[in-house]
Amino acid sequence: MRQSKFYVPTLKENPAEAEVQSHRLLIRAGYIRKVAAGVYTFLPLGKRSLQKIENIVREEMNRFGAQEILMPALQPKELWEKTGRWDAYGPMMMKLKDRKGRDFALGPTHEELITTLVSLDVRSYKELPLNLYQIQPKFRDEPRPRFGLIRAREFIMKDAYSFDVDEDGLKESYEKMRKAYNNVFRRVGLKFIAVKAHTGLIGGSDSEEFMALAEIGEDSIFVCSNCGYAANRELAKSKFTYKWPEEDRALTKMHTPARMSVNDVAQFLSVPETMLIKTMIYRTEKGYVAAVIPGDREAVETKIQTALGVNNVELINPDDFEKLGLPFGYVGPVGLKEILPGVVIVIDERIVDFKNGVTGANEKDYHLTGVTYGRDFVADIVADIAEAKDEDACPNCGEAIKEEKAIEVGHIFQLGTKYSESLDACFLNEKGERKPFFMGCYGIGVSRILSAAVEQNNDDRGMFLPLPIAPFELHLLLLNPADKLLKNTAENLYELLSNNGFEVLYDDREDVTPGVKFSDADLIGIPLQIIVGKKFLEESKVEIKIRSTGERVLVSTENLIEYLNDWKNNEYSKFSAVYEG
RNA sequence: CGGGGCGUGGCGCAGUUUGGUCAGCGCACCUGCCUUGGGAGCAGGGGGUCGGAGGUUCAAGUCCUCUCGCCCCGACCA
Repeated sequence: MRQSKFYVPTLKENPAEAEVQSHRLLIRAGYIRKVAAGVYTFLPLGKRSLQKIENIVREEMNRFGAQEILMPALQPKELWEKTGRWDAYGPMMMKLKDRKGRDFALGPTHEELITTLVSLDVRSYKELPLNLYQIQPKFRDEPRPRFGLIRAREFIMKDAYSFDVDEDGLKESYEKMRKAYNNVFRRVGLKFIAVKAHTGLIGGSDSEEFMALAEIGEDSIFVCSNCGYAANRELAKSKFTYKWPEEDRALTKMHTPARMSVNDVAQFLSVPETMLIKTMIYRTEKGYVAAVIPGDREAVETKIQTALGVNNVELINPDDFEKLGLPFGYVGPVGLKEILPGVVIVIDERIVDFKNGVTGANEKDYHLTGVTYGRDFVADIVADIAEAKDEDACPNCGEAIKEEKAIEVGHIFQLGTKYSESLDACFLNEKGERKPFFMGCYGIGVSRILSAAVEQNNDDRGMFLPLPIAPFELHLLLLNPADKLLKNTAENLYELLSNNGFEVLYDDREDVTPGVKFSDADLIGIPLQIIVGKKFLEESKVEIKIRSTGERVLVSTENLIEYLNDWKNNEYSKFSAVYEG
């Protein structure tokens, strides 16, 4: 492709609207343009990268037996009402009406559609297992679109759905997708890690997320480098122990005026924060919950959801405290049920041995000391509800776990019969009995991969995508088109490289200085630059610059193709699949 | 949805506090000359009515009201 005719509007300055590197660079380098918050156009460079990512995804899905289809973005309300998700998804769905006033949504996901589809066409166990996927835009009216492509309201997603006769079949399908996903993320060149995950709105039992490591990641994951344990903060288990005073102390009410925070109380009473027990009050669809956790840790709402089997968990606000007759900042589990009848008390499993702790006294300006679990109060539920922290002990092997920030680029779920039952999607088994499909669903944020890759591969001059997803393989720079020899050389090289199967962007622009070409090239970040300029005149060799490392070598034109083939093979071998289909 | 910030040529910004030659700067763009290994130089030129609506005033980019959009921090997710 001749750059003089190629639409690559690069920007010299950072766009004011973009804060994170990947967002800035994708705009500056002419990969994307914003249309509205969380809505983007892909320019030729961006589209080419996207296409490469899609093809890798496609190849791996096909390799593991999935078949590509295409479903509409536009979906009628009725389907969503059957599963109850028209309301559950709520404002996250982009809703609209047709001219007759019929309600539609732009699909945020496709479980309803695919399940209905398959239930109509698949009648027998003989046709199972089946795995169907598509690559297509999804619409989610995110409360807060962010970071360009990373949290967009319209984005490209690969979603796959598997249908099996039973649990074992589902596990097998799931396992295949796990392999496919590992291949995909290796092949697109991301530094990633697979973690245990919370299922959220999609539902189902088991799920794993594929996380691209990045500072700006919105997720926290905990990873054990010793045994390989890895989990999202939303459900990461960890071991930690706090020391409690041995002797039996009496429950004592202490005057702690205007000391509401853990920190204040600990200082005031001259005890470590770990002696304090926090009580957080949440509202759920089944009533109030008091989460009793260590003073120096946060409660994790998704863990509370799991422990109680509820969907909504919301911290109550200070106004609510007053209405409920609770003293804000002084709530504790002892005697709580008398003030708030019906409250479910949940205690974190790692502190059930606590003795002589400090809690709120449920009275303004007072705390209790000497609080001992089992003696002074008992919880209704003992569960893992407190957050894990960096350097906690691994739940499996006991080594220290590390916290990492990451971007979720893929998520696989074992749904079971959640959707097939609510949509009455059944098949006949060998005995002629009607059975609901066992389903799995599997998502990849295709456009998000692009952002994540840029986030992992950039410097102060621009980005450098891994070869498998870079828009071109080579960037041929003709520095001085006015020089006949140089121009001829570059033109010939362009033809030679193209004829040898390389994807080349050829900067043949005549009205642009070398400095601009260098800057644009580094910004756009095509993996390898071939520079035809002064050095060629001096040494009769072209200069090759590896964008990511800045490394430069001189290669004669005769040896160029061989050199490039070696480089290319070597580069691709770094990003090869690990699982066979 | 709560908190904070911002909307002025294509992009990045100044001007708003203290209404009145304030519509300006840099980049980009167009023409010409010149230059060609790290976003060149000189000369000339085109382009905005200040997010939108309403109001106050002799006078509004500047003050008031409403409204729309965008970004950042928190609760949600590929």
